[in-house]
Amino acid sequence: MKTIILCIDMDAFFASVEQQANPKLRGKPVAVIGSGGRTVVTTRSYEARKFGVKTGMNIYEAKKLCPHIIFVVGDSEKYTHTCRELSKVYSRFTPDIEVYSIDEAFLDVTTTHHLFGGAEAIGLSIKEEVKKQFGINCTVGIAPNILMAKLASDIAKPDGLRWFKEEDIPSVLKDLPVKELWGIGPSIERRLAGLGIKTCGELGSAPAGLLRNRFGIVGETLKLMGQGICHRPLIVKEEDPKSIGHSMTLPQDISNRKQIEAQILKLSAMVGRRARKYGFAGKKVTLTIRYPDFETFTKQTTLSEHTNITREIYNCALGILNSIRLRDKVRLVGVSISQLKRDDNDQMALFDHRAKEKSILNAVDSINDKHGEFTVTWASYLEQAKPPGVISPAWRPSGVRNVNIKN
DNA sequence: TCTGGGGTCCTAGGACCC
DNA sequence: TCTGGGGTCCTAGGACCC
Repeated sequence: MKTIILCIDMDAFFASVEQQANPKLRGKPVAVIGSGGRTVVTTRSYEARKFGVKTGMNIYEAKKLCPHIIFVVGDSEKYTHTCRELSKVYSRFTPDIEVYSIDEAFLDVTTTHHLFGGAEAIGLSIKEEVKKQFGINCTVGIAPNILMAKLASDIAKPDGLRWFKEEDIPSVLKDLPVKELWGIGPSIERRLAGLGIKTCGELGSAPAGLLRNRFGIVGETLKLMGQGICHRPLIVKEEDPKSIGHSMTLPQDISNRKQIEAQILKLSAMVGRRARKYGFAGKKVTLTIRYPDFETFTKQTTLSEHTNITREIYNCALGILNSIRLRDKVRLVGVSISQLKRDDNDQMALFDHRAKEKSILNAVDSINDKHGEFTVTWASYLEQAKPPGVISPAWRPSGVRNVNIKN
């Protein structure tokens, strides 16, 4: 049986949801941003794209390109809710669904498409239902594998549907720039160009030995990608995470040690809380520091035991901070845990509220011991510990990758 | 007025062991 | 007097994605 994969990709998802929720935004250039001062454009409406506004731009750049742009601070609740509802629509057509990100899903309809009049009919039904139920457009790509389904939806955007059948693929790829493929970014594009390879067609017919030589094991995958071949299966069941972390760009660059430590405590509390909530504990703690010039470094320490206790994460991260000499002010601080283990029996998951208070108190205690009176203000600082103001499209609607703690 | 935050995977190089 | 060699594990950084 020939595999048939659908890639369903929302068009300008966050911006579309906002335009739907607020009619005054419809037909206007809208950019969804985070709540902090140093935020960037997360998603922009198609009206804003016409002006060259791009994801990742800071608000001043965006404003310069499009003076009448409307900035909307993102609301993760809205998007995760819509995402969950979208999954319900998909599940009418197949049980084999990979929710790849908050605005994108893969559906394997190999064994079910005949029940609905074919894959294209499913795609059209989904588009119609999404429009009817949520008022937003999506694009559907259909192909024999995920790589090509994704490409089909990229090419058909916005509000499109495109089906690449097996026999169409060589002509689709022949003159397509390699960077259009999912997985080929600027660096690989540059290195391929150095070999005289610019199109997928050239990549697919490049000597295997050459690619293996330059890219190692990845070289073989690259060649297959150039031919439109992809063996990655759908990940239907959510897999356990490999790491849990938070980071934050500070409102201003700081050099004050106590302020840096306060940030580390706040982030440790958020990480510990999310780990406890979903029943994970980590053995490795990583501290990330970014300087104003954007140089970023990470340093990690392995603990003797797994933990999800705020105080232990904090102490470990602090130990790392104390082992380095900061050469400049600090722009961003990040804390994450990895080498995770399931911790299903962790009672703290059941008593998260108490555990949170306890761990915060413990952490505050340890700070108190160390630094004395300043810490009184830190407690209130922690009270407001909340998810970062920026909405990440990589969030998932449920499970540990839903960073929206209230859910 | 500069440049977010959540992840995963791969690799180079050093430590260590036999 | 002249630097074995293979394996594994760990760390830090980079590439890529949404």
